[in-house]
Amino acid sequence: MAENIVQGLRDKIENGIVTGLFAPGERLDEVQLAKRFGVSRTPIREVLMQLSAIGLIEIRPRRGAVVVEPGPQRIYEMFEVMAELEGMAGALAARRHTEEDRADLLAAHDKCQQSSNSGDTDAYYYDNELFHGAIYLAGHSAFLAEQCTTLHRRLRPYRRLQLRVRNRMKTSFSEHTGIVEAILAGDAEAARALLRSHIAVQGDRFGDLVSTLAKREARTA
Amino acid sequence: MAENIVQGLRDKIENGIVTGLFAPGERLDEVQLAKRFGVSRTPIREVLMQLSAIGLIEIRPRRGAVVVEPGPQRIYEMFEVMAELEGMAGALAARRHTEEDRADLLAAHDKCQQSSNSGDTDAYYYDNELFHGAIYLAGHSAFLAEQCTTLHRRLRPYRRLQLRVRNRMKTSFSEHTGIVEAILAGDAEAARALLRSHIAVQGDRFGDLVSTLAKREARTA
DNA sequence: GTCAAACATATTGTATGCAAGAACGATTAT
DNA sequence: ATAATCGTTCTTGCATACAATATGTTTGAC
Repeated sequence: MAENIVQGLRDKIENGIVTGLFAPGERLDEVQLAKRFGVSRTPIREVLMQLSAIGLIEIRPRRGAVVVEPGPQRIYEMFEVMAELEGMAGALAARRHTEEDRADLLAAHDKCQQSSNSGDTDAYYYDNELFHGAIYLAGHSAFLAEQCTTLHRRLRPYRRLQLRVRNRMKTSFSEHTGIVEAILAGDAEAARALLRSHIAVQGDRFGDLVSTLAKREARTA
Repeated sequence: MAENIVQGLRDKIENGIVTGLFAPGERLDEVQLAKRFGVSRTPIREVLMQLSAIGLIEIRPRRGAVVVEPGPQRIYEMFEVMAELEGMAGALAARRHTEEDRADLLAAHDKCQQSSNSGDTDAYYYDNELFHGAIYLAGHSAFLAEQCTTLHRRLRPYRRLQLRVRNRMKTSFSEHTGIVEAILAGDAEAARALLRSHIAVQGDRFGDLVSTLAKREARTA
């Protein structure tokens, strides 16, 4: 075999959960997954253990693994924490960014502008991830970057839904511009505040999120 | 068999790492651990996978698992993030605490006062954990509470070292008093700022931490 | 007719066995 | 004598087999 079956499986299953291939609430049968991926139950079990440790699935003793369905309350809380962490990354980036970081950040921002103009939400979603990644790097805190990336992954499906909301992509991009300015100007607190409100699910946006969730719920039911 | 060997093993090994029974850098041999705990390699492997997912150990393909040694840089970063999350919890607690939370927080604070006066750093460490736990609860964000608790656990050995520094326990307790006042007064930003500087490893304290780490390093070498 | 208990089946949890790769040592050649 | 290469051994990685429990169905009794 190659080298690390488990690593590959982990990414596949995790992506399957995050993209909705495995719906929330769905029971993950070990032998089914094993057959599906052409491996034995052992690596499957190890992957499930890892995902359980991250909190993506829940393993009830003797009763199997199910994809957790984070209710609106919990999703809101996750965005809340994410907003704070991103704000922190922005503040650090404003204080610590180097010339190289500056160039990378501007390049990522340019890419966002292009995909935003093209109207391709999927492309924008990808470039948006790169943009935020550039901010993490500019913050020069490897640990913070890891935490942010992990949370970003877990929130991926919901962030994707948000972009579909009317005009959200344009608004998002214009917010980016302010964030870049604050970071490059070295204004830590401005960068923090702007990133916080960029991420946070406030006011109307929470209603949008919940209703979109409800729709998706109805579709899978 | 009982019910969940893996859960028990996970706690034991995790605690072993956190308390230093398994030293950083040490190689964790599967068969040795299996013999030690009287089980087969399978549950041991699953535990190691979980710990690897949390980041407590590192599994290098075909080369076994080693306890990760987070360098001073990384430990500093972890405290930095922790400070921000705790600050956030404090701000939320200031805004959202109920009458019940108020009572719990004051009770936890009282216990800290007692153990602080007794001079027992271990007792204070425990009560301190309860105190911070009460703040998480008062913040009414289950997700944030989980994140904080996880980080708290990972930083446990270093926090313990800090308390041994001269007068740190008294200083810590007096800081608690200010935090409690800010939270109960509903002053979110004050609570945030106080908790941030309560946790953060700033100025002299970073030097203290590094030198204490170096000493421990020399002892295990 | 309905409810409860017992048995059967399916699925999880643990152990063991087999294969492949990495580390360490020995032997040989320069 | 030293270094390099080949081989052996130890350990990880995956698969399969066995044991234990939970769930569902069927049958019997009230």
